[in-house]
Amino acid sequence: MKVGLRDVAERVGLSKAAVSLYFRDPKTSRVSEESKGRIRSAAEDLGYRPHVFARSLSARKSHMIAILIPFDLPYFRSTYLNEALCGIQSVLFGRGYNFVFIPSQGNNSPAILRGQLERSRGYDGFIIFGTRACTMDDMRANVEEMQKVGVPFAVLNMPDIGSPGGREINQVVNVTPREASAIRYLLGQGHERILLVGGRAQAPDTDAGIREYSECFAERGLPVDETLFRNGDYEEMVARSEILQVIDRGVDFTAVYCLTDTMALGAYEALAERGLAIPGRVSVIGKNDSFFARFLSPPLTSVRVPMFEAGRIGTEGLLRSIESGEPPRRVFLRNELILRLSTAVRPR
Amino acid sequence: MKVGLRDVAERVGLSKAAVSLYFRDPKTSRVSEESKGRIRSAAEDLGYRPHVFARSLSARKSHMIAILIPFDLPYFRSTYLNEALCGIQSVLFGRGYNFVFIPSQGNNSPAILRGQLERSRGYDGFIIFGTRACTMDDMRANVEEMQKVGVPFAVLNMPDIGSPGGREINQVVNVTPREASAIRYLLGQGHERILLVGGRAQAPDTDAGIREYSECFAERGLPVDETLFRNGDYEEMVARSEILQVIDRGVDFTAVYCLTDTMALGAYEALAERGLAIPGRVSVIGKNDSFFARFLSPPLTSVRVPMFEAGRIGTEGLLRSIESGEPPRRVFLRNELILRLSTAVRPR
DNA sequence: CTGAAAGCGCTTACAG
DNA sequence: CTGAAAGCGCTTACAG
Repeated sequence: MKVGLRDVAERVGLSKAAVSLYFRDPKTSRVSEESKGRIRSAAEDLGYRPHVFARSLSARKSHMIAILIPFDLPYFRSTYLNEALCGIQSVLFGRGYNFVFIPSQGNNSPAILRGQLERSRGYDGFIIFGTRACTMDDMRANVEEMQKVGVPFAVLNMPDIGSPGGREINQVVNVTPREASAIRYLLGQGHERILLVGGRAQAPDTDAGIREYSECFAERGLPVDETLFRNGDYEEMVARSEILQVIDRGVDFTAVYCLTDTMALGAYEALAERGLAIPGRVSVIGKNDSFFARFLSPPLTSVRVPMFEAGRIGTEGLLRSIESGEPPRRVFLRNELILRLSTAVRPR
Repeated sequence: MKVGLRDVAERVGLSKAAVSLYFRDPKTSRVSEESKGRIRSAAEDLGYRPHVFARSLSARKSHMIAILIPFDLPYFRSTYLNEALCGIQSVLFGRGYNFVFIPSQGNNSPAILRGQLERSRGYDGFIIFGTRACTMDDMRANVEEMQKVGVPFAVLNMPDIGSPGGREINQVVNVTPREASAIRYLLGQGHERILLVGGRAQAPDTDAGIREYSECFAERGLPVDETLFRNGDYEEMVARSEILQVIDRGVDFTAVYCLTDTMALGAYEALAERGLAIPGRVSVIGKNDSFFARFLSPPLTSVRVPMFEAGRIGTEGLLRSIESGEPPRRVFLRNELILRLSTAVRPR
């Protein structure tokens, strides 16, 4: 039933080595053309399929990359991840690599990662993907764990983690240049009371949003009112109720910047429920430039984060480290502000 | 540098077998508690990580499921696939299985699948996912290929493929019951001129749409006007221009049923461009009940296809086949019509 | 251009 | 409760 290399070799009267050579590279010159033909048809007849793991084990090369997502939820709903995966897939498949997802169980990110790493010796490399459940400390711990194990890896969807222990890592960092800053844009439109809807307290993206906010306000010499910082837990419904609360308490604001488009959806709902027109009364900006942003009414202005490119570039760096042993490098990718109709100059 | 089972065994002065036993099941009673403690700390000290492929090879069990998508494009943009993956992930991770994606190259679906199968001996099972690029014949060929190789597999996102060669297969089929039929609903609202926007000619979902259409019309004794069948190639822009053409030729219709929500987006645009109000002048129904359906204006009525459940159930069937050798089975899952504001009774 | 042999790092009967 | 040995199905020097 199970047919192996040996069976093919016996059938054609050659050594296993010859048959192996042929399957590793059918164009090899180390096997005569005549033998090749006989191997081919014998393999066909017998229904021979090389065993992936046997090959990986003896070749010490698996052509498999493990994607590590230390997050215990259905993560294929994340548009960030899916775009990145498209980029990852495009380079991996083009170069004959598989990719695999390792179980993530529990709720402690570094612990999940450690579990994943323990069950993954043999993969050629790793891609770790930052998640909303990670604090900056978690992420740093995760990266240090990877360094300790000493496997090639690349880091996506995390804030700049620098070079822990003085060792550079393969990382793609998404940065917001001046001209892509939602806050700076809103200030330029005359808004000064801007509601910031972050994800989760301590989450790196939330912190980065607060930092951007504070810097832009400082530049203009404007004071920051921290009562305008709210967290929407990345959920439409949470963002909605937070914003409703702000409105109902009589807090004054003329613009909202939500750190995901999903939360911007919540803003649309809350504002509609209280009869506040977008952008007539309140301007709204989202982040991620999701597929649906342009179909909302009004179409949503959003900060585009190029995750496809991040996936592609991170994977290319990883393969370089694996195949040519090149040193890891950090790449910065610029976000972009996509202007649509949800923003206007501040109403007087 | 590379530390193996042997190193741990030597360090603690036990046999490899004892250490292996411990790692396979730390609760085993075949190793004394005292030995366990020493193994644990030696492994920790040495940084031992079991080798996945060595284990898989000798245990003849990999705990890996390969997802086969014979489609050569960035498929993580498909909401169908992503929902199914969430379902697949939920059961696989819960039971300690990894899942892996195999390169798909070329444009001929059965050929891609054959290539994927050739490079995948060793996986415990397979999930094949139907794609828009497959005709019904392709899909049947794919399934027969799987049967020929004789590996456990499950089929998702394909029309009912029956039991080829009289052998039942693990398949989850999404069916549209009477009460979920968009066409029947529109007829009930008085519409008789209904534009059907399919995906690609010959594609199974397009054929199924036409079949549903014809059956519903036949039931009412109404004639079918095939000039109302158009294909939008699953693309918003293609759907849009097809619908613009229909309008500009003066063809009369009061409703549109698009076989994906994305194409319904195109319908929204085309109708807006020609000043035809939804649903005042034309009713629109989409399919898939995508995330964004309820944020359109008007919110889109859509046929929900429960892909998460399909992924979950298909994977459970696959694991049953693998682990308890139970016979494959076909499961039917009912679509559901989610009514929103894009439909109304036919205008007079 | 080809073959015999060792080895990749584990697990699995089997014997004790 | 534990050990010695064979084997999973390949690849890789090495020798010819």
